[in-house]
Amino acid sequence: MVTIYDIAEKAGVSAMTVSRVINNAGRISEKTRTKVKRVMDELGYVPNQMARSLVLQETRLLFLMITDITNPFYTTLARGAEDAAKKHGYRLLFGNTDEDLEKENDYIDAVLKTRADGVLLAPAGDASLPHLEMLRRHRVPFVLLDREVPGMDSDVVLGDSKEGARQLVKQLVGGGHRRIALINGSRTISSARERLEGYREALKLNDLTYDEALVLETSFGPRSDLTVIEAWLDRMRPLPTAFVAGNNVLAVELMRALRSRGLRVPEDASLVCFDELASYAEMDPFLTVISQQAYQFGYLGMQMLLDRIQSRDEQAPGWRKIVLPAELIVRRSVRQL
Amino acid sequence: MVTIYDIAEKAGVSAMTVSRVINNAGRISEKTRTKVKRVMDELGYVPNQMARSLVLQETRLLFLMITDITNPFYTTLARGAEDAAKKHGYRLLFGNTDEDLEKENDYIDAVLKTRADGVLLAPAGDASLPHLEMLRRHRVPFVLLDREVPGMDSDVVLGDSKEGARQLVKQLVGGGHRRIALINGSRTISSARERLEGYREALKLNDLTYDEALVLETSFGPRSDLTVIEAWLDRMRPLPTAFVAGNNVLAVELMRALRSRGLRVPEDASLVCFDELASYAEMDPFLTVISQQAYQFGYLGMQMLLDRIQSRDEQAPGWRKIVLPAELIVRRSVRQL
DNA sequence: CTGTTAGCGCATTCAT
DNA sequence: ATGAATGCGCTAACAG
Repeated sequence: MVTIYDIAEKAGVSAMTVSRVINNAGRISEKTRTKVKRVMDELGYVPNQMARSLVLQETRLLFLMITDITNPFYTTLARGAEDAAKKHGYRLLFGNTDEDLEKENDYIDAVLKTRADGVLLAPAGDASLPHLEMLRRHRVPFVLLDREVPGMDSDVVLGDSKEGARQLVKQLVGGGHRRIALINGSRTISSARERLEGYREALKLNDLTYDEALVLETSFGPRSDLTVIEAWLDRMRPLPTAFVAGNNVLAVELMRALRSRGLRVPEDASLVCFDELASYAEMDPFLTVISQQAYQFGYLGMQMLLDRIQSRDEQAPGWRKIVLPAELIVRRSVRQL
Repeated sequence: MVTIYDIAEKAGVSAMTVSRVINNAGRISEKTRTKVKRVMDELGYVPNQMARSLVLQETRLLFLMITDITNPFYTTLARGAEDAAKKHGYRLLFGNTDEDLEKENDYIDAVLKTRADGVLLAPAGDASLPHLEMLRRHRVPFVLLDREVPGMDSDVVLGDSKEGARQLVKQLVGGGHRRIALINGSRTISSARERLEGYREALKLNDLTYDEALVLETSFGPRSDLTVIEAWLDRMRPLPTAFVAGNNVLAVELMRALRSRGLRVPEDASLVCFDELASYAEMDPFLTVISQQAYQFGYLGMQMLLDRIQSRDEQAPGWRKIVLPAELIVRRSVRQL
């Protein structure tokens, strides 16, 4: 491996001079600078980031943990985060937790060992608290995305889940629907709770009674069991005329289940949900959705994180909470009754 | 920051003993071992990976570069790679190049600086050659995925693109189609070339003449311009009865363009393509496709890479080339004429 | 079974 | 404008 000492020797200077050339630090004569640079090219020198990090006590490495790499909401978010990181000269390490606390734990461990400068994460759920405490304890700045964790104050970027749920229900009610079901993620996840809350509020606001039988709590992730949804459908008599899905994955799963029962959307049942589907499904977009600004989640979250990193030693400003507005996009998946 | 010296002092042993406990190396009395471990817990010690890597000359960090993070083919591939890496105790850094040589170059740079132990990459194109030479020069083992690069021998995992294209054309011909168009990625990408080749061969085999006007060369990426496709459609008179798309993104773009012209699939035009669409589009899968084993691309590629890393100093075995078979899945997007 | 010495590659003092 | 000494946190090699 080529080191600054190799360069130094061949260029007839000291290692320190080489280091200065690399970092554009201190005053160096133009002559030696060009000479050193030429030797670096000749030898194909690449600075050793580890050695550098070891002495500088910073890695310029950030970590992004998402809960489902196949969900376009999160990949779009990842793009935003990456763009913002790159703009500031940081690199980004991705991790996919699948909403699995053990996997999340592994990644937290990796973060600490790697001495990443900061972490951006969508926590698996409320039970992620010890992981966050771990980060806090080791003074690793982090920003939460999409989900809060009770008991832990921090910077966070959220969507307006409650308002989104209200709007979805309102849209359905506007279409004449009065029997409206909800399929949702686990209540151990703040966004799922908020969505349930918004759903209930909107029902009340429209003089509709909340019926537990019309609510299914399952998983936001791609592993949710189709038979569970089918059984739920079969339990409800009569079938609701409309459904709210807590996210895009659940919307798709529900459509599959409906199809397996010979039911079409929107002819036999109306459906609205949170988040856009994959762009590939958008050849002919027909689901009415609350569209969240996925890219902004990542971009703004990353900016907050970088702010936090750069002011690490200064007195910390208060925790910031960004709530991105919910935008309703009306398409064709709601039938007018 | 807590170091092994802090542990050592508090536990009344030497730093070396602490190191041994951490790595389960050498013989240590059970008494000191438990004592050291307790102190480590108390102080919340986490090993410094950088210091470790610096002396061990290995990072146990691998890098995966893909060309489109929003393409489910690549995210599925990424899952496979991640699973295989994790199984062997390696961590994986993702990079998204968008088929952009500059971005690819930045990532190559990052790989070298970080001293990643190895790289798995879908190259942006033939022009990625200098990047690969860079890796080779610095003895960073790498495995190519999905695409070869002329002039560079290496391990590689490919799909059988030529055979896939043949099968798609054959399927169309079997449906009575004789005027078959191809929309494809850039010819600077090996898989695009292979697909074009297979398309031409299949035409010849069926006594159909190759017509340049029926072939559009654009980009596999998400940035391809819709107007280019629309112009192409408008140029072709009469319109082909069937289309082959070089990948899933192009299939979607083409469908959009067809729709903008009031044309439906398969009623007005048949369409087949490489790669499945996003799972979310698969609620009602209707495209006839060559389904590639995306997960296997990543998993097998990673295994080859790890093999290569582990035998780095031994005499290198010859380069290995895995060609994954093309599987035709017939659905409803081809109309029988 | 445990400790000492040395060095991984680099940048921050302080000299000159 | 440049160089020498020192240490970041850790482990390999050797000594005991």
